[in-house]
Amino acid sequence: MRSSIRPGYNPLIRKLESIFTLTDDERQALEHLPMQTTAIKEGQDIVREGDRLSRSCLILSGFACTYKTTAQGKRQIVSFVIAGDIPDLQSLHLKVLDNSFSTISPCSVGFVTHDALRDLCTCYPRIASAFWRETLIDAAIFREWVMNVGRRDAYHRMAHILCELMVRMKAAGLAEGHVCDLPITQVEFADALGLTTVHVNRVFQQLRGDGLIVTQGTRLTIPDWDKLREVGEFDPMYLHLEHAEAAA
Amino acid sequence: MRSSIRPGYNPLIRKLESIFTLTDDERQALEHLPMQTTAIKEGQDIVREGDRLSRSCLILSGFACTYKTTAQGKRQIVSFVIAGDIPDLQSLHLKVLDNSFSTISPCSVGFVTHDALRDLCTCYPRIASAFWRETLIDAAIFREWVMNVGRRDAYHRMAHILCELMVRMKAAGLAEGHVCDLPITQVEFADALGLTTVHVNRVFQQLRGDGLIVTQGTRLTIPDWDKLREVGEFDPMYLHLEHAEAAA
DNA sequence: CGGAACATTGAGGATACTCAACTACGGTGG
DNA sequence: CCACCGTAGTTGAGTATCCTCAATGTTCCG
Repeated sequence: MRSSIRPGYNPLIRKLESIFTLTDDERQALEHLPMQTTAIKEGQDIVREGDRLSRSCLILSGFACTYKTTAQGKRQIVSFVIAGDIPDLQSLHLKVLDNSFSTISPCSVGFVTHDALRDLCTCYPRIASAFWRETLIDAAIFREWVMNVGRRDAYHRMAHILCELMVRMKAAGLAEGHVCDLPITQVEFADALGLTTVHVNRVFQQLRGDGLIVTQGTRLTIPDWDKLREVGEFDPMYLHLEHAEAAA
Repeated sequence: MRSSIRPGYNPLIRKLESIFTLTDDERQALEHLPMQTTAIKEGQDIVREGDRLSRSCLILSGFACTYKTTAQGKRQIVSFVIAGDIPDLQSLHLKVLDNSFSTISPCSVGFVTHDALRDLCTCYPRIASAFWRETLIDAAIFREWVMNVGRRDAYHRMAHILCELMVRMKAAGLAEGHVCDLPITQVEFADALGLTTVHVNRVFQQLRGDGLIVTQGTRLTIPDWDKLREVGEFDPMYLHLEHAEAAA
């Protein structure tokens, strides 16, 4: 909802605080984490498959995605990335990136060197654990996506992903009630769900017709959360959120 | 190939040694890691979605898989698990399991308490990093599976997964040349690829007809590796193996 | 020898794709 | 200010991949 960032506001700190209470030392360290902040416009690759990184990228605001490409040039989006996420945190331990990562909307991002992250991890074991945990949650989401793409038809698949996005947006403080601003095009949904744009369009119409979603531009409203959740067989457990504000 | 385990042989140590040279201390610690070893017959659940674990499970020998189930009871296998893998290592940082995990063939497994693992991680940071790294590689494999299921048709999808299995088996020392023993039924391939058994069967026949694979019982032979790799668009990069014995 | 699990086959059908056109909308430049 | 362009969304007709159902063959094991 808020498109401007309060100076000093850091969605990473917000996220970690939802997991455990930071000590003053830990908060200080996070607030003073050396970070090169940059604005990036939409549709820009930030890193590409095969890159070797010496820094990771924290999303401060905006919407992004990680994706892979088949030899035939088909794109598969493997995750949507929102404020507070560090989509290439893995590069701290894996030498070469196995996926690309680009913005969907204009983004504000902060680059943190691996050295700085490693220092943080050695000095503050709880933060190291939290980072590890974050990458484990990413993995849990990938697992869920495998199931979503492998075992649900287009209609249920779309319902599921919309539920996931709403819950994650809510957890990030980017949704009120069951309304949020989702700058994701039908092309991108298609690439995330393993469908064609044409089919995504038809599924959207069906969901709208069934009163499960309302769209006005990029604004998504879910009028009957329980019904959509049921259609999408959505159980937020796999997101491993501490506070079950999720299920709301 | 070897179905019996040398006393003291530990596939986890083997795996870690492929990443970096263990110090004597580290090897000692790993060899004396308290572990409850058990034999489990095929088709047994070891842990289930929703479980809260206080120990993790190291596969010493045999074949297993992790899977999830839709509300309608459809199963999606999200990964195949072989010797040296710790499929529920995530439970060290995530309270509740979001997937089940069962054997495919008879397995020998070792249960290690989270306390023991945590001790190991605090005393030996390089082992902690290696564990983190392992979970990151799992995540990379999930990403690849999302793409495989989302953006490749059944024929290429099957070729891809067979390549992945062969490379992983080889890295674990369980394949010679391009031959290995794969106790995976067509039902399980179907559940892993998001297909039906009937279709998997037809795809297998096509692959056999095209001379890409030869099967004799559970034994899989890949007569023309380069050709299968091309069909499956397989690039082992995402497996993040240290030694590119992979590409062979 | 009988049963169970796995593999195979055929016929018909549904979900999702391809191709191609057309509309709506926002931004840009003349 | 409007024409123009690019992107996103929508629609229709025909098609292909993959599914469902149901039966049959095969292998392994007690």
